Amino acid sequence: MASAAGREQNRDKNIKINLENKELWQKFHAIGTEMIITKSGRRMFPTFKCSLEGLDPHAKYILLMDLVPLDDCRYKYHNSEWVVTGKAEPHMPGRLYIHPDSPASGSHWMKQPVSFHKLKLTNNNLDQNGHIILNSMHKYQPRIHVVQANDIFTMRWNSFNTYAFEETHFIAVTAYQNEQITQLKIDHNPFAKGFRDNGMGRSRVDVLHCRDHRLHMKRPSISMDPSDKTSHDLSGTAPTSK
Amino acid sequence: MASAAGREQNRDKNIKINLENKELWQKFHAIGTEMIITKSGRRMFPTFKCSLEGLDPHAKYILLMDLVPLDDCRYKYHNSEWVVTGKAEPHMPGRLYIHPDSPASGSHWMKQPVSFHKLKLTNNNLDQNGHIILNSMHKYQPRIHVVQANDIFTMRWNSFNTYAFEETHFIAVTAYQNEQITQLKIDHNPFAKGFRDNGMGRSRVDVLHCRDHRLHMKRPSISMDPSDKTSHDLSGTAPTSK
DNA sequence: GTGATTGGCACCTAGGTGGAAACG
DNA sequence: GACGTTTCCACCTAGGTGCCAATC
Repeated sequence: MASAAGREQNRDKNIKINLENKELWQKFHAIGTEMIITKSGRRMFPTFKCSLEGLDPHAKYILLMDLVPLDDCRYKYHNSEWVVTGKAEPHMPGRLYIHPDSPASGSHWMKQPVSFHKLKLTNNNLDQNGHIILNSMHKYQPRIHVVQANDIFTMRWNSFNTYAFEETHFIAVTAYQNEQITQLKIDHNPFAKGFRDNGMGRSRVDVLHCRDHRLHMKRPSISMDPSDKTSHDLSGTAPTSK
Repeated sequence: MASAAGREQNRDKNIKINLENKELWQKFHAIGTEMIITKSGRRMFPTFKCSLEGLDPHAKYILLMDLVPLDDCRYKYHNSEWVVTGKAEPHMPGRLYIHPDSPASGSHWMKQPVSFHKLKLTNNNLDQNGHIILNSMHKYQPRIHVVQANDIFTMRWNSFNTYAFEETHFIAVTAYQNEQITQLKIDHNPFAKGFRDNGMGRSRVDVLHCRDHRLHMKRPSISMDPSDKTSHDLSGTAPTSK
């Protein structure tokens, strides 16, 4: 059941919302979730996924997500711990991410879990791509809004049904601070598979140790050209580690 | 302007439609366009792209595409020519491909060309993926429908505005018959770049001539294992062509 | 035997990862 | 200096190509 933040008044008492990948979120939450933000925009991991019940199957709904500051502090990772370093930077006007299926019928939203994997976070205050703008080293709480409306223009603010799951809050960073968070991301995000230690000692780190620092490993093309130096580059000795 | 098929009565005389990539379509049309159909579904190339004018910017429209049999014949490619071999197979009930932006406002559809690149063709009569089912070796004419409606359920058949561009018709095939069509696809479809002759004599065909027929060219991984046989496989002599 | 179809594959496009070094 | 940010890159996922051999 939804561990929804209590301060939101839910207009439609019939709607039930459930965080799908709660276990994964809780693994991160127990350590202190961090989300990378970049100029060009970065996805969240874990992805926010939820299932819905109690919508009117024939009515139309728009689903949105936003990120609200969790407190008024700026943080810093010091001695393996997050500590407050001062007052928060001014929060940019909070953008709304509209789920791309919107608008859709209640039956559409209920027939399978809804994923917000395409949502992207940025630290670029001038972003033109519609990504959600955050301040680095600040805490944020994701919220989902379920709004019965035929289109964006007829949405009424007083018809928002807003939910938040406490275990999804995070600190925005430009580089991971806590190594345990990095490792959880590598272990569970399929796009980071290249950084997994595969157990046979052939980890990416081993490869990097064998690289000259200026060696650019292009995929070797099939070459009959004797001047092709691809294989020579691979035989280089390991550089002295700095 | 639209060389629309004459037999469709257009309810809304204000709507103007233009085939965007007409030159490319005409290159194929001059030779005899073929489209591959597969069990899992294959995209069309060229992609059907059009620009629209004369819609009500504030009204909602649904855009659809379907493929209708061009005649009642089954064809065969014989002596570098398409010839009729008999009567057509029964046509499956024609599925409609709904453009994924639907429903959207007139201004949305008009602000940039509309692409149907995600439409897929299949020869699987039992297809469950919503792809358009065609018979191989039959001729088809793509048609686009512009329908003012708020959603799929309130669409009225008498409000369809249907257009067809003669140069987009094609023969469905399971393997290309005309070599010139294959070459045009390779030259213009970015996903087929691997088959282009890059001008330096290093074409994919050269590589294939150097392959033993059972050689599976994995991307060489960085291997310190002396038993790795990747490079040996490449030194095989050219097989006698069958 | 002939002709059409299928499945596997190398080779692409397109784009999401964290690492490392450079930058501020 | 210390620390936060940026950029580039190898390495992935995901999936669209025509070719080829096998199959029907």
